[in-house]
Amino acid sequence: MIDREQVAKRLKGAGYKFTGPRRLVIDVFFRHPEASLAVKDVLAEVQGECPHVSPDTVYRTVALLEKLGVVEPLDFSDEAKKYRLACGTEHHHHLVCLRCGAVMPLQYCPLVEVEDGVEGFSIVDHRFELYGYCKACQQTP
Amino acid sequence: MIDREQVAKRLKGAGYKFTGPRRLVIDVFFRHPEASLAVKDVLAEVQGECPHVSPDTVYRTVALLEKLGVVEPLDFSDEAKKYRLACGTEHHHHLVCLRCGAVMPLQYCPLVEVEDGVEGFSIVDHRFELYGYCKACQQTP
DNA sequence: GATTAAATAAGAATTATTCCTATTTACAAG
DNA sequence: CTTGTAAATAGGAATAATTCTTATTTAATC
Repeated sequence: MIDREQVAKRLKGAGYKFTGPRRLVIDVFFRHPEASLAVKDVLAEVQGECPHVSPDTVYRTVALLEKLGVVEPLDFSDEAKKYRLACGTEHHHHLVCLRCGAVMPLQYCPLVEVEDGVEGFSIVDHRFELYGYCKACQQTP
Repeated sequence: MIDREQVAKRLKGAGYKFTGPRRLVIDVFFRHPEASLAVKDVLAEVQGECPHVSPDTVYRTVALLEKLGVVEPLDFSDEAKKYRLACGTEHHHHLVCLRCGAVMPLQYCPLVEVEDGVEGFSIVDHRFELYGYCKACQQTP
């Protein structure tokens, strides 16, 4: 798992400043390393500590962190886009717990199974996500 | 492919009225049988014919059609939820053309590949979508 | 044709996100 | 350390999609 020092380095390495508001946003993700967070949730938590941080700043910062690969987007069927700390650098997919919201990486990718089977269609991207209940949530009533 | 008569029957069969506004919404989907449409697009087209139809009605109608399985939701990474006419009754996934928006059914489902591999996690739902360029769009510059 | 519950129109309200502009700040160079 | 500079931010307004509220209308049934 990536740590906060690395995130600061990655920002600076790409020519971005390491500012106070950006640190606040990054801290929110580290405080919830398994959760999936909508930007508005991140905003609320940031403003809980620092009420004068503007929405615009938080939205731009999350977009920047996504571009840098620090957080990754998760797509739920009936909700807004959510993010979590990036799991790692290799290609992977996710298991999402419908009860507690925990997100776990899944190394398997089904792309190899279809690459040859979709005649005439050239694949450039794909999505694969599994939803269900994690071990802990299955055991607690 | 489902036809309009069947949709009317399915509505009535489930105890819903077949009203004018609902017919307008259904017609939009039949007019674009391969397209993926955001609700706001459906709204715009409906209001093009009948300006006094309220947004609320269109949103509720699309939600109803989804519940009845007449349309199915498609999830694009960075856009709002979109819908298209349901492809059929059997379980399937989709190929989505990033240029023209055409959506084609894909019969393969990767679920069998992972069912046994995710220890402790009980899967109840999943998503699999492929994005790329359809034959026609590859050939036209 | 009359009855009734369901559906709708109209427009306001809500909420997430983006835009605008003056001000502030991180960082680097002297 | 001080200063210069572009980048980043705050604050608040604007936008746009979606939902809510309530009085009115309508499809289906009797």
